[in-house]
Amino acid sequence: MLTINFLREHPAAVIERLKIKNFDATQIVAHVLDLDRRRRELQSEGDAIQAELNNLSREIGSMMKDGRKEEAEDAKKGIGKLKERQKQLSDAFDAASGEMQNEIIRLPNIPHPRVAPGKSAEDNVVVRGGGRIPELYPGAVPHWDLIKKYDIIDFELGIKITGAGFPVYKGKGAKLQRALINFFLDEGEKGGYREIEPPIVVNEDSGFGTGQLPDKEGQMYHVGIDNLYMIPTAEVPITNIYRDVILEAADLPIRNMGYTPCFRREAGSWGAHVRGLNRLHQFDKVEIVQIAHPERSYDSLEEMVNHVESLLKKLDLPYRIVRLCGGDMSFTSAMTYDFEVYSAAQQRWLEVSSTSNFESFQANRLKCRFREKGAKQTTLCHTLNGSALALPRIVASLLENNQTPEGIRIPEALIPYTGFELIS
RNA sequence: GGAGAAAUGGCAGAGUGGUCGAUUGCGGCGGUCUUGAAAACCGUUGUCCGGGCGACUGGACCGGGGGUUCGAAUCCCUCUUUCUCCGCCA
Repeated sequence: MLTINFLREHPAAVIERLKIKNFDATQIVAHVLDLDRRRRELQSEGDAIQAELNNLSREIGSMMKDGRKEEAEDAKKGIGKLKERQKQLSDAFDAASGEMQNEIIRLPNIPHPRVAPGKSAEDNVVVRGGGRIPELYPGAVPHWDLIKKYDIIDFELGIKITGAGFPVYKGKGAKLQRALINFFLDEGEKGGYREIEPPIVVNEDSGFGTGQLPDKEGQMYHVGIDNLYMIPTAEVPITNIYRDVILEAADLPIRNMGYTPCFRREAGSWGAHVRGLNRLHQFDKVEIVQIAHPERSYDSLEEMVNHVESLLKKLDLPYRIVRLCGGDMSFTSAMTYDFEVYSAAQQRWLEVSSTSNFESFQANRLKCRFREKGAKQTTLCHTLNGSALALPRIVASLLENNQTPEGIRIPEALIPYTGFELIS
């Protein structure tokens, strides 16, 4: 959520820069500024009346104390009218601020100046890449065949127990999950991240804080009886640790990470593209989150990008890093890098991480602020997060790229975690 | 799940209808003293929204929401959370 102060001070710039996201903000901004003006007028008038009422009450108080009963009764006479007017004003104020809030919430985050314009993924900028795309042997097959062949992931069983998109990992398949999770967490710890094990259902306030609510409730599983949401990513609970918190500048940046299962309804997105592990309702992910000083948040972003890249290097996967263009970026992001690994049998790039700087967009919803040492006023923090990493597509590409006639080779770095070198 | 008690500033903890944004202690910050530090003493110390170039100034906030009243931290309703006891239990 953009701050009203920023909108008030730079309306033209907001409109201009949101064009990069293909968003025409002209009407909303005009409407917001209008409501803001109205809201302030109403508040001034309402405050004046409240001040008058407060004074009257105080006077009546001292009259009663002195036993001047009649005088007090006299003073009460004008109050009804004032209160009536006050009620009108406060209703109008509530309406104006509520509407203003609803309008502001519709504005996406402003992209960083370095974000390229563009309509879709085609316009994303490949920043760099690494690894080697393997030559597969003639009998090579996609991962959905491999998992059956070696009986390591079972979709049918998942359908029986739960439904489509809830795979059951078995034997070495299950152990591979655990190995990857531990590997990612250990690497994160080396990178300075504190491990968090958060709840995997959250309340409405948390959903609002990170921007899932009110817009994207269709994406989340909702536990109706308790009004809780199953998290689509650990970003939600881990970032919400800092909701309504005022930090010291010296504490920044704060680095946290957590492994959680993630739940996504993915309504209406099933089809040929999303076969096998490419898209699931439940999957495992290690997420890294930073709370940063606004002047240094892009250093944090770079640090996070380098961290994610190091994971892909260690897993020996062919990857590329793309900076998303305006049209492909999420509503809440100011700058996003996607990481893709090449899945050799499917012959496509699969997104395995999205690492973003949200600047103050989430922090404003969260009311996550910091104070410079000795300063009186608070400033919004910047929040960032990134997958490090999401498992299913890593597994898909790992299985496909490393298949041999003898079985699937486990990357060197992972062997200490799996305890086996080959899935056969 | 049942019964009872409670929720106040960073923390502890007063305050049961009238000048209370709130006594006090601790902590924090600044100062005096000291070569320096500690102790002692003095001062200061919340968040948010308005108005003003500014000095400054109006308003809101005592778990959330609603109500009674000229006036609510204080009374009433409701929700949430915590604690104690009972029940159940990884």
